[in-house]
Amino acid sequence: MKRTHNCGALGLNDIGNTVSLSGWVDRRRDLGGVIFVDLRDKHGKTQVVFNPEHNTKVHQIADQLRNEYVISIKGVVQKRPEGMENPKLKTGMIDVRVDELEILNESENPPLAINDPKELARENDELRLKYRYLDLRRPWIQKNLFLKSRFLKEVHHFFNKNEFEEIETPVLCKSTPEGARDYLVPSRVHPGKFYALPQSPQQYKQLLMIAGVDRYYQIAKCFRDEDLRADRQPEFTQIDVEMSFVDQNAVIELFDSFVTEVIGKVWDFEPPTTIRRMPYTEAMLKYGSDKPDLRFDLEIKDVTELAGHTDFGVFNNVYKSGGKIRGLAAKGCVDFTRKQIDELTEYVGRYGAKGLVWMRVKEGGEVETQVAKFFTLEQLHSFKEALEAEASDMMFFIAGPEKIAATAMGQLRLEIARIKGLLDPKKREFVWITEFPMFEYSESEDRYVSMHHPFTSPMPEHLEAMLNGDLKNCKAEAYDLVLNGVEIGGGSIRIHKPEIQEKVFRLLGLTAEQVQENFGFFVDAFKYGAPPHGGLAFGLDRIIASLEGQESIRDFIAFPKNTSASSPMDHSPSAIDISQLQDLHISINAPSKN
RNA sequence: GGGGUGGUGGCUCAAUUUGGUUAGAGCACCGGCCUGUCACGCCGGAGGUUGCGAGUUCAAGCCUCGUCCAUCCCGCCA
Repeated sequence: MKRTHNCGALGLNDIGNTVSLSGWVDRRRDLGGVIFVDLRDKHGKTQVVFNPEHNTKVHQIADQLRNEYVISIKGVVQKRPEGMENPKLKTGMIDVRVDELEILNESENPPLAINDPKELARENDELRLKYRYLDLRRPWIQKNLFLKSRFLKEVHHFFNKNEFEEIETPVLCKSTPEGARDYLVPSRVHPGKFYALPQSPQQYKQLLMIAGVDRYYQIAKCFRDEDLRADRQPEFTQIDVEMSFVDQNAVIELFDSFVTEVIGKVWDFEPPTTIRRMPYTEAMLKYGSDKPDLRFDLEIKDVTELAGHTDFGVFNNVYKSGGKIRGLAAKGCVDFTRKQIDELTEYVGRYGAKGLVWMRVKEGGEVETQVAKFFTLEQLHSFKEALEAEASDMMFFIAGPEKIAATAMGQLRLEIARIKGLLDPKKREFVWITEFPMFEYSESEDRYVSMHHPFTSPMPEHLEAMLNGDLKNCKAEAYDLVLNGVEIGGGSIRIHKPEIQEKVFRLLGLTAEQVQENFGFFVDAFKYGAPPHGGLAFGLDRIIASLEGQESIRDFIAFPKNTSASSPMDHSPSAIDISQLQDLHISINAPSKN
């Protein structure tokens, strides 16, 4: 029985036609006589009808049908009787009176309720991942995967149009010490040696620029062996891009048009033709984050000078030790209960804040706070002015080292927005964050490390200072694209002068020998005429999840791993045969469990 | 590595302030009835080592300790 239509296709125009459909039994409704079956495939559902008066034999076979049986039917499209239409179904004006039925395959009672009528029905993640092939039958999750497919088609179209070449880079690479932990692949041919899976194709794409490719892109799988989150998988996909003879402005402008032409098209909305840009310092000050959510205001203010010169010990101690005091006026939050404030205090504590100072702005404008005795009326009033707080607002303050004061306040800002329902899922606020610090100090390694990566170019105006060893204030020509508080992409202009690259390695504490050993081929390549170049990479899964208003990227990946980087379905990773290990010259020295 | 939450029939959950008969419900499943339903309806049935292991107690799904797993977060993720 060859199918003539899919399960989402039939309508009033097909009435009277003989058709053949194939699909899964979504649900069977047996009324004793007539049996209705909702037949489901990728495209939708169609109701098919088995009437004993019309065809006794077929009706008897239909009696055996159960959820998730795979069947083919042949029958005649008929208009549903008056009042029996189902407006919830695209095909709800018609149904198919079945003349022939073939059961292609039976199904055991499925462990997941694939036909659960609740939108976005989901069991716990472990079960869903174990039976992922069933989970993926659900229309809502198929929608996610097909959306990604459609998006990628537009992505390819965009890069083709703009004269980019799609070039593959190796998955078996050289391990390098900078950055995330590598996934390693042992070499059979070279005992004791390992490949690394790429954290990104960074060095290869730069080498392609040196090779004269001019414009490169790739839908690239990347691997990082770090602890996972809802928005982090051990393997993930980047839209990886690199361009020659460009400056930062050229890259950003091209990807402004990428947002307009590709993202705006697939998601059917009109992004601004020019996406706003915000320096890193401003983002950290006003929003306490390098990926600010700009769907709402709640701007953070610096009150270090004001608060530092009060008699309040918490404030002036922080002030004396060089910390910062940041404040925020939570609009309309004057009625937060003590319990809510305690919860918020605990919440900011996760981000290192030692405490949370609050002040209520009452109806008449007077300020009410538990710590009133430490301040003069004038000081309380000036806090109100500084935060632009009005009656019915709650003022919050966090004091501490700059990074903690900023990020804890940034998180508080987000949490208040969640409580007040300010995170409009329909809004899409893009922003480029620019002028990132070139270096940041790593406590664990007791040295400066690259904030982006070691190939990032300093801003031209900071080059001189950097060469003189001023790492703290050196800014990089790096940029991140942020959407609704999610970093969806990032990149930089790269260093193309070998002597500057050498110097950066040196500033990062790498010796000439270490550079030679780890990056020798890369550094060498720059000696033979490297063009100025730069690029960026988008996190494919994050873009889509974010545009769909989801925080977890798992529902956008066909076969994701769980939080311990394993797959309940195929049980990877798994132990392997001893002979395989012997081939690889590896012996296991694992800590014993249980 | 650390913290929060959770683990009870196939699934989603409940189990009385503070431990007390035979651990319940909905969905799914099986049987019966039902000829226009669409989350069909009605009647009946089966299905449980309450993650695992100790402990406290006359008595533990509930309290304590340990452990495993899941999930969210911090660290980490150039």
